[in-house]
Amino acid sequence: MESFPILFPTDHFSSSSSPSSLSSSSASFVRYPNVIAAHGFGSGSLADAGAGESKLSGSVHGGGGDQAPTDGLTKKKSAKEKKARKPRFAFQTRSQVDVLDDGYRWRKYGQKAVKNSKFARSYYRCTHQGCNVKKQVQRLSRDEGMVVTTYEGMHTHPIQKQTDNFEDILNQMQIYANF
DNA sequence: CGAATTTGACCCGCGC
DNA sequence: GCGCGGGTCAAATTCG
Repeated sequence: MESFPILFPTDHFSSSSSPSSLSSSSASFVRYPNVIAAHGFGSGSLADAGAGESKLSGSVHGGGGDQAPTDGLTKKKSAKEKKARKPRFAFQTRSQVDVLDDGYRWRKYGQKAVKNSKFARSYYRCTHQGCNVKKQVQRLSRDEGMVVTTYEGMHTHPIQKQTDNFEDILNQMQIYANF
């Protein structure tokens, strides 16, 4: 049922203006008023500007997993060994599709319903080995067309897919999240 | 056939 | 101390 034949090119950010010059533009994020980026972690204060409804606050405790210690695989290290400063990015974009294709391959590993929203939040994970980047998408109950994508972690490998100019945006994102 | 996706169950941290 | 919420994983299923 989630089969959406829509292949969003890059009109997500451009709410208006930027008719075609958007392609291959090295503009920064600040250029998009509809997109808000929040970096940081621990506080968990997500920028809910605009909607101010979703309660995304709380701890980022990822201890939930590790229920199958079948092997001594390298697990439970982040948030335990050291205060792994995991950069968290929250993007609020206006699009009809939840999954914004940034060029990476994501595998959905969970879906939970939000209390303040009749929709559910989707959890994605980078399929790349060694790349434990997580991404979660949450739709605002108020605005169905509003989607909040939260990125956790950074990719350590080149993009597999070639996205029009999204690559540039991703590049900018990494720079912004640089710690 | 392989990979990706789905749903349910389980666990952890915090609140009361 | 118990309950709630949130988050993750695992197995089964489906799609390509």
